Amino acid sequence: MPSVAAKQEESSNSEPLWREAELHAADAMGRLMEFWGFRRHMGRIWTILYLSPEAMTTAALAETLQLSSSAVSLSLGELVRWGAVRKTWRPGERKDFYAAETSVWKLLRRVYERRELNLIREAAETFADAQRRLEEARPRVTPNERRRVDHMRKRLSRLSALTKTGERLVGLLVAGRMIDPGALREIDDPQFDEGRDS
Amino acid sequence: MPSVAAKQEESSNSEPLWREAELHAADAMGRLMEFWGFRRHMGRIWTILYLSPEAMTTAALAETLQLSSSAVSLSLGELVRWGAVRKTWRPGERKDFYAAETSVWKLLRRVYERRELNLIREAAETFADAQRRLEEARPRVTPNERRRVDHMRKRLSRLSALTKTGERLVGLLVAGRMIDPGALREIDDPQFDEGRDS
DNA sequence: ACGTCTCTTCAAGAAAATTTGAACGAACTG
DNA sequence: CAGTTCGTTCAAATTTTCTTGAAGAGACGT
Repeated sequence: MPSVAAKQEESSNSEPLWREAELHAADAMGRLMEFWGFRRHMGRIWTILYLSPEAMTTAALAETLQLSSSAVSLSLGELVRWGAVRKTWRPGERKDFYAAETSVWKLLRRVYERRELNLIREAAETFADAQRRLEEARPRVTPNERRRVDHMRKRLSRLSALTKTGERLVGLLVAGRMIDPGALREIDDPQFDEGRDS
Repeated sequence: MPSVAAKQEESSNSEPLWREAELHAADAMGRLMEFWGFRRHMGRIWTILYLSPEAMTTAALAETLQLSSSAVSLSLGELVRWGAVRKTWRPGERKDFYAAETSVWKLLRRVYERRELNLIREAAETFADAQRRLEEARPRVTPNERRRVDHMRKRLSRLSALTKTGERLVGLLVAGRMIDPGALREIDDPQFDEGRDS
């Protein structure tokens, strides 16, 4: 990945002095975004736009980051869908111009709302569903296995409680309200303390 | 991925009734973990252990989840490194037995501490470094470009502030203290208020 | 000390994802 | 209404990641 490395070639040596700093910052955000489950180029492109005083064209972005126009189009499209970048236009110009949404908080919130919250919700539903299946199976099982099923029930209800609490906490985050992680800690293992071996 | 689907074959039809529920729950956790940047099997294996009343062998895990022993070994090793699973042994037996760490809060905390915190820290350092490079370049740039550099400086310092605040908030989370997301919101765009759409 | 049983490591193969160039289509210009 | 200029989409190609079977290392019992 010649992202930062390939900066002093191409268009002669007319690279501005600050380009290096810009690319380093973009790469840092790219790593962050990639880690967070987005395309790495989304972070890089957003950062270039965020640092730029004016909106930029796809061509300028492709040139700056040494990407193909299709790569730019793809990531840019996704950024627009997430509301992280906006299209704008200029009187004379035919090209599309893109500008970064500058409120990082707004972006964070949107992602937690649209993505993380759904994810947790789905997990919570699945756990609840597994609990239901277990209840249903319980009477049809040998007394010997009933012990086992009962253990699973307790554990599953713990997982349910955890995910539901997680859901609530992320909800609070999205709402910008205070979050108390203690709520999660309290669910943990108040009674069964079987694991004290090692 | 025949994870849940492939449950009623293999070892005759002796699958217990609750196996289905167990596998569903394991898959839910697998999705969560995969989304969170871990191997998907880590979540699945951990869940099987978490739901099990006794510690299990690698063979039992491989059988339950229909995985090769090497896949189990790999994910299990990583789970042990993260402290999510502990090895235990039994008097007569030669095999290793594995038991889940049951405190989810403890696990969450450890991951945020070891992984997310470092990630943010590195990003923060890179932003700070980019700022430094910019300061250094500033005097060597045409007055025309100085405007540009100054804009970048403002934006970069915003990114720095955001990551540093993020670092602080994650630190609070790890410490189990209250978190105020408002700290992030306040950094956003106090002056330029160009984006007040949705 | 040898053979056996386990777990781990490794390299080859498979699967999944990213990337790219080209084709398509829309929108403007002359 | 042609001729351009852009932007997007698509499928092939590449890279990366995951999976697996086999070989290797360690430990135990005889």
